Amino acid sequence: MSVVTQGSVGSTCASTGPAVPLDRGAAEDLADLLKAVADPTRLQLLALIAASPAGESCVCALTEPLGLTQPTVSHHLRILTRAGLLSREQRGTWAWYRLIPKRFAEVRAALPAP
Amino acid sequence: MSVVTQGSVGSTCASTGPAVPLDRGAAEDLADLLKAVADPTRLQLLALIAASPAGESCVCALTEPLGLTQPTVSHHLRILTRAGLLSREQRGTWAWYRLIPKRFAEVRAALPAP
DNA sequence: CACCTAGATTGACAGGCGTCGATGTACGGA
DNA sequence: TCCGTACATCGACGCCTGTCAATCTAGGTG
Repeated sequence: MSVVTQGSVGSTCASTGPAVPLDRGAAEDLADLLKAVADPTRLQLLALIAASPAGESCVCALTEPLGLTQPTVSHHLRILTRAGLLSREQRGTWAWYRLIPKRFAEVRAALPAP
Repeated sequence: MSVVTQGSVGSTCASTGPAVPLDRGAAEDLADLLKAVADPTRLQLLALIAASPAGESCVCALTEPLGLTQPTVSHHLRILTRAGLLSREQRGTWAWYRLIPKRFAEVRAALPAP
């Protein structure tokens, strides 16, 4: 833990030292969450679902507006669901997705706020 | 443009239609901004700078705590600066970086908020 | 039962991105 | 003026990811 490799030069620009306020694990977790949102297609998907009449949408309503194939849309929905941003409910043949507002609040809260 | 391949089944799950509330261009711009933050190393960099005594930090204070080479840190700082999240001021030999709070507020405001 | 449809899964491919070593540039001190 | 240092840039390599075509699974309907 002890860091001796600092030298003894007086003009080392007076830094803070190697205390990292955000450890690697937490940074990676937060980055994974942000990565889920940091994609144009997924942002459009979220906007589409959020703008749906009952706040929910099935996959068949999402493929056509984005001009993407169904597997691609399914792939993005899985990523968003895995990130805890979407909930999935199978109702009959269709799968209905809706946003999880609490999770988005977490994202906003996790960003650096000086 | 005319889509005939829909069949005439009455139970098409009653979708919203192809009106995309977030157009591709805006989605890509927002995604680029979020991508800049969606990286563990850059999150740690932001945390380090935010936690610095005067709210600013030079590069030499950032390479060692993260265990990365100087070119890599410089690369990440350039991405964050290009995204408008960091400001750069050359003071003598050293370059000082600091957060731009307004930009982070923009990020928070751009996220889906149901 | 057989068939159709909604959606998930798989495999493959191209492009983007994080990281490093090597080199370039500019500022300050002897 | 020459040298050392702080930082940026370049080129290369490996991994991750967005996309598609093809296939699989399961629920509804005749």
